[in-house]
Amino acid sequence: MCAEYATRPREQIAQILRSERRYLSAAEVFRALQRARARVSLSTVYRTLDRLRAKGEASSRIDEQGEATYVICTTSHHHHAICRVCGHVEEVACDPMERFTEALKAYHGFELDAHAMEFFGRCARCR
Amino acid sequence: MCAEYATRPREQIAQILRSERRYLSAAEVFRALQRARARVSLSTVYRTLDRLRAKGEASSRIDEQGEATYVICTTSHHHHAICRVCGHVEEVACDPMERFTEALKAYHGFELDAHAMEFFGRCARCR
DNA sequence: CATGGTTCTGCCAATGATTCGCAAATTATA
DNA sequence: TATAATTTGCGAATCATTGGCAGAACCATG
Ligand SMILES: [Zn+2]
Ligand SMILES: [Zn+2]
Ligand SMILES: [Zn+2]
Ligand SMILES: [Zn+2]
Repeated sequence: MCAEYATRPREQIAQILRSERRYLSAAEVFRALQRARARVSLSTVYRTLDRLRAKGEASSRIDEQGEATYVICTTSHHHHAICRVCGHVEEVACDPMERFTEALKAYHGFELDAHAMEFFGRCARCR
Repeated sequence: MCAEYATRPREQIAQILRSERRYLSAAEVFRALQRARARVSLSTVYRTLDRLRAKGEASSRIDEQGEATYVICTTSHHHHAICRVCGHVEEVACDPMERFTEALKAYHGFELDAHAMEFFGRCARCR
């Protein structure tokens, strides 16, 4: 039990996420699938996106309208810079965080075990 | 037109947010109101919380279950450290960000105009 | 390439937080 | 108190997301 099948729908969904390097909602992925003549149900899109996130292959965020959106990740621990113009997502390394860790412990008595960061602005192409 | 009324429900809602220094959902605020024998509808709770956020007096985040939660803010630009045990929220100043700003511009060509950060761990009392 | 057990998918109904519409209540002002 | 503007409460509507389940797809084995 607990095996893992490589199926057509999953490959088609991953394909779309890989080609678009920006946060996509389930509905957007679904529309892209239809445009590509791929017959995949919305349920499967939801399930597959969540599965990718659980496996750490995708990252998710809630957009301004409260919808869950997903983007493929490559490196392990990092953060995202999101272009306000084109939506392009850049993976950002996380070096200067030790400063925060120290400051939080020294000043607030707070012991850090995780953090989340998002950056917004304009990417190189959109400037 | 466009005046602003100080009403009982609004004061009661703000009261609850001020006393609990952690992220509360609309439903939690509503239950707290009932416990305090305050007769305020859930709709008003939703409207008031969103209004506080719009005025910058509260900050909101989506919790693990996808629900919107709110906490009162005092200082202007800052971030939140959230205790995993008691939910206590600590406001954290934002000094080391210039490093990220520089790195993003130099390395990724990305021009920053905003960022969001969240820290998780255990507060001083819960350690 | 047939079989059989497991895993996935599609369909469609249910869920549940949030929003909307509107009449009645509240607030501010005079 | 009278008046106009704003807010509230209620219930219905919205809409992304989840759940249940029967059938299809997958894959190892003989
Ligand atoms: Zn861009
Ligand atoms: Zn980091
Ligand atoms: Zn704590
Ligand atoms: Zn900051």
